[in-house]
Amino acid sequence: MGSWAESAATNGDGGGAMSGAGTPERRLRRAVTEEDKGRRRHEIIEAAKSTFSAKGFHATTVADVARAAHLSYGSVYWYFDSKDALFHALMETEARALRSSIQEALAAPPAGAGAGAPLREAVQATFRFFERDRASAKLLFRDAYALGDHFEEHLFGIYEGFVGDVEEVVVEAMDAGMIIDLPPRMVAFSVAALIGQIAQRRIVTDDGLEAGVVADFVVSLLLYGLLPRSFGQSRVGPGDPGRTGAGGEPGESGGPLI
Amino acid sequence: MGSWAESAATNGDGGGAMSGAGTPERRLRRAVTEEDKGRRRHEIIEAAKSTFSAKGFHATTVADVARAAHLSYGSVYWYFDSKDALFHALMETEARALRSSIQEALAAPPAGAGAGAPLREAVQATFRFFERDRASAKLLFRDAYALGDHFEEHLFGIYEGFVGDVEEVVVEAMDAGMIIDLPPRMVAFSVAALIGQIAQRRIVTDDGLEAGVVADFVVSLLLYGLLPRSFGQSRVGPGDPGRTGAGGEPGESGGPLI
DNA sequence: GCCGGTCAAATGACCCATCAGTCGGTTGAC
DNA sequence: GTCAACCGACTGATGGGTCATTTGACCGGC
Repeated sequence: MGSWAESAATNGDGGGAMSGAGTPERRLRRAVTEEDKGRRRHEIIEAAKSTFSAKGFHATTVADVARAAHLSYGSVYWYFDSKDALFHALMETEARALRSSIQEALAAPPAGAGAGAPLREAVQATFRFFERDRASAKLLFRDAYALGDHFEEHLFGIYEGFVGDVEEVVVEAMDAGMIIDLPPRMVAFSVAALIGQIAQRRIVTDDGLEAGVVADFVVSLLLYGLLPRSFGQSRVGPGDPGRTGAGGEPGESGGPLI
Repeated sequence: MGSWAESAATNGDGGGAMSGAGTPERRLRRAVTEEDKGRRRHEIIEAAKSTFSAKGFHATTVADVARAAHLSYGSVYWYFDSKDALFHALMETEARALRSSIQEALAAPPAGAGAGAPLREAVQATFRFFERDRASAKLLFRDAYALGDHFEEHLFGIYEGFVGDVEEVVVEAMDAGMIIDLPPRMVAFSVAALIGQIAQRRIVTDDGLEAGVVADFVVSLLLYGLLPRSFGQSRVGPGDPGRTGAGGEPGESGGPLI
């Protein structure tokens, strides 16, 4: 999004750069400097993101991407060696964005205290990231698995990095005696799996719940488990302690909450 | 009738029916009865399962399937309207198999007692199902998402059914006061997500752990959570109570356990 | 300020491999 | 002899990747 404005500025023609899809587009200013080229590259990646997200990898043609980027077919190949290479670049970009989004959330002062506070922040950040751009999250963190060994490896690497980040937090918490002593990687993976799946789910079905509420639920489940607890252990988060994280839901009835 | 024997016999080459891929195959006996045709249909689905699993949906051609089924290209279209229809049939078959595999496990007398016993059985059955045929589980319960809206809907339906099954168990347990009172569908989905993701993970990376051990871990995590518990609550399963489910691992070190 | 030369960015018609699906022909079980 | 299972060559469409050509930003000389 931001890049459009940027390129529009560079483009020179003030104002009505936002034209309809089908209209013959004003030709973009030729990229000259390295900075220009980096920006153009980024524009193509953004175009790829929206078209791939909308139609899926296989159903999207390079021509589609070119059109969305307001470039000719051949120009895409000037910046990327192949359709695959373009997709790899897109994966890289998005993975970096997700990671930094989470780390940002972790760095910020946690709202609340206790074992769950940083975890809650990270979980919430993940949900937010996914819901900010549902289509591309879906494409990149789920569909990409099915695109063949090449992409699968890449995605697996990204996922491993994510699990590794979680593992660090887990080990720290274990050393501090804040959580039980279990194989950390297994714990980390389980945490990542749960978060990831729920984030995915929220992409597809609108549960109508705030990211924070769901984050509370997840953190509570992870920390306390499902067994009833007789000693009034308080739940995570600032909400009322006695009840679930599902924000004053009537409860009981088995309606689709997520 | 003994038509199995018949078809095997007509098939000719006694015993070594498992021939290499490329060898010119003896022509199959023509399917005549409805039963024959059902069997032939099933053969094609099996062939589809192995080829799709090996190469992925898009990379597999109908010719590949035909070859694997020892049929001609055109014959596949005698039994299925399109490549898509074939894949839908395959999904249907596998989903049914998974479901009945789990229900079978739930029906069997649980080994152990307590809240976790049936859950543990079901989890273990799921893991076993996935590891019995890794490639096709991967294809059908993960990759199929990326194949376009049509397949996604189908897969989503299957998944919903799965979650629904879990939900029944959850509601039952809640009513009995065995687990905490949370929105049941959310709980069910979380359980399904965790199980599903770990099963997926086990497809790709060999953790060297028994399905039972991992099932113990998952159930323990789901029931007790990660917080340390001061009152010697025993863990689920027959293993040693004090320590993790990871079967005598040296522990501590952050090595990849899963 | 103008001009023509240079070279890389940008273009899009074209090439060609791939495959889903068709159809007229063949065959074997009854 | 009949007819439906079976066959496989063919077709038409699609789309990734190439490349000869065009364009335009910049520069140095005047």
